[in-house]
Amino acid sequence: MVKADNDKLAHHFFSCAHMLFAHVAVAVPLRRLFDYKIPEALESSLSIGSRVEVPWGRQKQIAVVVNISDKTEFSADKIKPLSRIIDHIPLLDPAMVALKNWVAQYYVCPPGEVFINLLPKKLKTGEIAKPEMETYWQLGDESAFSQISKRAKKQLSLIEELKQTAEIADSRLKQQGYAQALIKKLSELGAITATEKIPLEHDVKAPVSLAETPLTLNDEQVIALEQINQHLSTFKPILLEGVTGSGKTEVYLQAIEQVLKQGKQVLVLVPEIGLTPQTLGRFRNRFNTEILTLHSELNDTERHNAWLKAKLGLAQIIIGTRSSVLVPMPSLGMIILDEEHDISYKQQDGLRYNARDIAVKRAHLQSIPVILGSATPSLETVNNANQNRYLKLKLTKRAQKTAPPVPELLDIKHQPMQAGLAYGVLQCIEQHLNAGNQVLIFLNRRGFSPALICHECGWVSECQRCDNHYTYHKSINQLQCHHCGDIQAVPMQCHDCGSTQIVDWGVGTEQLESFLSERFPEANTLRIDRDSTRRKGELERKLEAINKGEHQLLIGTQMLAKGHHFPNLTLTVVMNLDHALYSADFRALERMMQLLVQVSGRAGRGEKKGQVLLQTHNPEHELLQTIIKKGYADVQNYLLDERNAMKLPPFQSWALLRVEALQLETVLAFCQQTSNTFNPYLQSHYQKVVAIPAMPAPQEKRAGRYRYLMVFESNHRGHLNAAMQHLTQLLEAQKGYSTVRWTLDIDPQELN
DNA sequence: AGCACGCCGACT
DNA sequence: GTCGGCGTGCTC
Repeated sequence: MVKADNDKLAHHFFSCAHMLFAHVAVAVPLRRLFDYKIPEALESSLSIGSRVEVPWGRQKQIAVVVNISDKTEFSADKIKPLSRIIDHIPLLDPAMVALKNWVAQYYVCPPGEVFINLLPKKLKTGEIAKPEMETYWQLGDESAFSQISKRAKKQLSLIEELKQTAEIADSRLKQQGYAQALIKKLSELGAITATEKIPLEHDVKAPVSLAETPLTLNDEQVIALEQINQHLSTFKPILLEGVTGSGKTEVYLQAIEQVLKQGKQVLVLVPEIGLTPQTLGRFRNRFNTEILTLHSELNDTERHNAWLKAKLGLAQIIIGTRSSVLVPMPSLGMIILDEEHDISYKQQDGLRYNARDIAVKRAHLQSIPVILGSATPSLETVNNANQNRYLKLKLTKRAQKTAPPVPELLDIKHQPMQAGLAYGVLQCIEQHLNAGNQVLIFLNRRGFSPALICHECGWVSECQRCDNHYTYHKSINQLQCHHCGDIQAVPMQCHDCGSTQIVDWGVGTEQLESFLSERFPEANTLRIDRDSTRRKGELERKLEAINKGEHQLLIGTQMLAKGHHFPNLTLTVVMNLDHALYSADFRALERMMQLLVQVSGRAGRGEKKGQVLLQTHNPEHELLQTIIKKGYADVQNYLLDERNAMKLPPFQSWALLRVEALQLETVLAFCQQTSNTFNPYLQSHYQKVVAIPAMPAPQEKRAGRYRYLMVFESNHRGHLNAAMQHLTQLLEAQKGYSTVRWTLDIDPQELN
């Protein structure tokens, strides 16, 4: 007993005068760092933020050094020396290490998840941190030119070209039709010589120059830009609330110009769908600078190169989606996050981070401004602005002369309906089409019909793994479960009574398309949803076809709501608005209102006046009345009051524990045991944190697994975080539940 | 996450 | 007898 105590004492705080330890993050799902001895010979060449290779059991792992100290709490006889240093120049600068540490802490996730798994694949596997080089050819020795035959026209023309432009990339020469053999020949003669360089479009050291004259700003834009310019070297989150067409992008561009003039970099974050060629074009047309894009369509090599160029400061502007918020940039001067309310900023699997919140933290750590732009800001951000944590700047004037249309509520109670559309709506569609305009119809249900039902007994075809209706897809003549993707043949007979009278129930986009193309054959109806627009680049092609006027009638899910500009569109119809009014998700109303504002912005952006029709059974609903009579600002206040009264986010912080297993009993037992041990702990340590009893997920059974939710809420972020740190420790130690999967979601966006 | 160890059922 | 199923434990 005495010996054990002595051992414990000796090991607990092991420290040695000339011994340094690296505290590293390893790509394993363990919520802690691992300590390694730094061999004395490597001490001087190891820095925080570098990758190292470490022994790991009987194998090796790539790790990132998060900290270096002369202390370790691990027992001296078990500690191993690290094998080798991979980066002699740190991969992550101190600001990035600090940010990633914060992310791991805030989201209560394993450090390896943030420090290793969020790196581009090639860096994860230990590849050297150097972007791909490209061969550039220059003129070589003049004396060699005479050796080129006068008849070798191709060779001579290459030499001529090089005399004009000094150097040309190897790939470009090949594009211009110069053969590999020809280049090799000239190189062997010494007439041309090669250098290896990182390919860049622009000279990154050159002072900023504009490729076009900035637009003239209106008075609101001038005020906004002045305000932004006043906060160029301090931490200041700025909410730029601008209606569609009010010129947010121009404000961004002129703010960016100021930052670039200081010799700093700018990070622009856009929603998943927002990185269109048009958006990119506005940036490229404005600045003669290196602009990098980072998005999901890049392959491993492209992402590796882009990440490293950003890290090396070889691009002044980085435009990217969610994951770009954790890309290192050595001289970051401003972050712009466009469409800040967009839910695609929240990662919905794995590490469930919110890029908007990380962006604000990053700006804080680096003392730079962050601009959150939106026509329909999230209630979280509006609340922050109301509390004066964020500076609010408003753009209310549209560049266009035409005012945005006021949505009209169309009461469909007792109305005759065809394919989910009221008679009056069909008439209206006809008028707009006859006038030569485009019409857009929103329906958030893909497939032909949401269910097949037995006309005799009411039996509905349900997915066994999800307890959910199959959606009928007529085009492929199959049933598909929209929760697990399972596909089934269409039943010939009712499962229960044997009747052959199986009919479809409800309307999906596919059915709507089939109905409308029959009803309006001239309109060349186009459907845009996940089924019709699967392949990459297909959405862009379709959007182009729409603007070329190839289609007059458009049917779309949410996919079509965002940021697209259709000058000829004059009528927008929203079909099943009522779903949001009865949704179990408290954010459904906020999202629907944001959709309505965006949709209204869609119609009539050209010269023509627009019209927006909302089909509803509840035209008297207070919120619907508010949005049409007063606008989004009043809706914000209405919703904020409601959230405050009901103690919901943003007035309470939430953490959501999702628990799932193949057996319902296992899930229930796990939740029960968690409450039994954790709730008393909350009682004694964190009374400000409230545990809501476990509840089944809205989709209780999904893909064969039973799912339960446990919500923890608090008006004190710090306490909630500390409690969740404890909860994960407790869950990791909870024995006997190897079949249970659990995930912790901080600030959940969806309760499912 | 991997990987090894270990303890039970059906096979050449 | 042993091949292999996956439950459990461990990684500085």
